[in-house]
Amino acid sequence: MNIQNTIENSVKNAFKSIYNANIESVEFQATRKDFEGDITIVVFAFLRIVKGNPVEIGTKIGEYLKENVVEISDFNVVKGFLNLVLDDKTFISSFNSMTTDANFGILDPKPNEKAVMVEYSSPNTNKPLHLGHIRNNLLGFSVSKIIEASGKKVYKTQIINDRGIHICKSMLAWKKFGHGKTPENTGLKGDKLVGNYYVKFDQEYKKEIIELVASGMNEKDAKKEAPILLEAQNMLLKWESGDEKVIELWKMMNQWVYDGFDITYQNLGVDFDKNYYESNTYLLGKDVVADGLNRNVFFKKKDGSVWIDLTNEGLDEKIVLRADGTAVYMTQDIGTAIERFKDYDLDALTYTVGNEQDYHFKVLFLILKKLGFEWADHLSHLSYGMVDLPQGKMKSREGTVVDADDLMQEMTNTARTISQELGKLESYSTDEKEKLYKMIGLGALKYYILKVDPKKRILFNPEESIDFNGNTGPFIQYTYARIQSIIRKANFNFNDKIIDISLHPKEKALIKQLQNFPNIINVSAENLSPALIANYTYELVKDYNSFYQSVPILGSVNENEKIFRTQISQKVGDTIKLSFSLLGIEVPDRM
RNA sequence: AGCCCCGUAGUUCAACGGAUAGAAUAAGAGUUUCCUAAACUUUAGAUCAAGGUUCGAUUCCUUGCGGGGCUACCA
Repeated sequence: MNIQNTIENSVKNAFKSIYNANIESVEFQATRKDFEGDITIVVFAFLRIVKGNPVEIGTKIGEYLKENVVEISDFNVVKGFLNLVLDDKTFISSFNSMTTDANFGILDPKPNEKAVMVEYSSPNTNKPLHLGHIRNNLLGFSVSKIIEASGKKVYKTQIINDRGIHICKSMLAWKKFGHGKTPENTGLKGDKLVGNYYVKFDQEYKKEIIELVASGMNEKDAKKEAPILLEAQNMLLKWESGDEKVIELWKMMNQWVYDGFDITYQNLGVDFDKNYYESNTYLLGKDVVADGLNRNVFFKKKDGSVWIDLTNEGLDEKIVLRADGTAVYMTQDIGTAIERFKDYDLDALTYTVGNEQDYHFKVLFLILKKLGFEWADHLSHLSYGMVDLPQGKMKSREGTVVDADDLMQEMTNTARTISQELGKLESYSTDEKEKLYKMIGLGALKYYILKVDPKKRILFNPEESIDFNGNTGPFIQYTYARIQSIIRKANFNFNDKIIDISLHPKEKALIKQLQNFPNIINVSAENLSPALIANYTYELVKDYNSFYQSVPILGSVNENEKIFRTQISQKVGDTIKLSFSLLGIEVPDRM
């Protein structure tokens, strides 16, 4: 039983014996730094049950606890807050039990429980990944890790949007203007090459519209009648009818993109357990829609299109099948969800998709529920804010995007520059150095994005580079490296458990932080928020740096103190490494 | 028009309904005979507005203002 439970029971007993009252629960919080104490009980909450002056009640409870709970050495009451001071021994034994578990805070997945699936990334295969995708990937990957650490089996997945008119646009532009260019003969990354033709298509399309308008057509018609667009639509028809040449081109160009994505994913450090392809799943939902139509979940309009009426739920009518019988986005998402629950023994499925699709997912979940799938209640949308530039939204077609590969490269370059100025790595080989620059650069990028509450939109100004000082990834990596340096230099056995020692306030603060780690993992898993892990790690590191600065570790005169402080350092290092691994960030031994 | 998210120091981010709203950065002042100064210490600086609920509101409710998004037979 942990201390908090012990105290809670004692508080209940206290109320029984002093006021003859039953308390259901006790509200705890960490004592604020400005007050003396380690754990605080909020007395206000009891006023509903026991009338009286909160200070008086707090004092009485405090006296009772001091008397009856050995771990409590003192208390004080401020307003309605009862601050309890815990015995050093309590902290020391708590610390000692933490150190016996190298993965303290991380739970192993329970094999007999159902798994959780997390979808993220889900790119279109007609253009390269950009900063928006980076946020998506980092969030999805990190959330997968966090859920896993909270004790669940996790499958990472994506749906690849590999078909549709947008794909045909880049295919057509390549056919018309590509002159046989390939990633091999140009040295361009495949996704970049294909993306260029997507942009090219748009330029040509716009040119044609202007020409048509000049020749007297109104703009609305021109947008529909532009020859290059008609040609692309024709290509889509051919694709759907299985035209060999079109399919061949489609396969070739998609493969270029996949090869390009693989490199980006690898650099970013994310991966997937299973890919779903829209080209395989886009027809799946249609059967379900037909079935739902029979059961009157859906209704058919005169023109043959199929809809669902969600006006009773405060939403609108939503189309689920086109008049010509082809699938829409929603149709395919219905099918894919069902497929996933067939493929795996899932308890829950989370979609990592930007908040512009909040409405779509609300509707999707509602439809699945109306179709009678019990698991529909276990679907969630990890909705995150867009990454915007100072001039507004990123638009691939207009070339106003921050490219994922370029950004990662820039971050690495900045890390290299800073590191070379500091010049601490003489003994490293060029390879080791480059690996480290990448680790630091990506650490800065990932932390910068993940520390922000997913719901909030990020405004990214390319002019102002991402920081490497202050509340940043490198700051935390640096602390880790310093700790490793201490451990390398600790040429004595520091494995013995220290029991009898009086704690420095900074040591106590660190142990308190460390104790919190398992709880933080649970809370961030529940809230699907890596930001909580990031902020926790930052707090821990702040406390450690303060400790490092104000007390000697290896230089301690007292042998027990030296051992204990080294152990604390090691544990903090382990925790940094674990929590950063949940963010997908690596930590260096030196920097 | 309706619906959804967001409004906190100059800027970027924190704060289960709890105490004197924390950090970082930029600005000012310090700390290297000592374990990595990408660090530490320190000074100044903020809850969009008005009501309401509460012992207590940045947090919940209402209204207004400001920013973004969605309301496509695009995905």
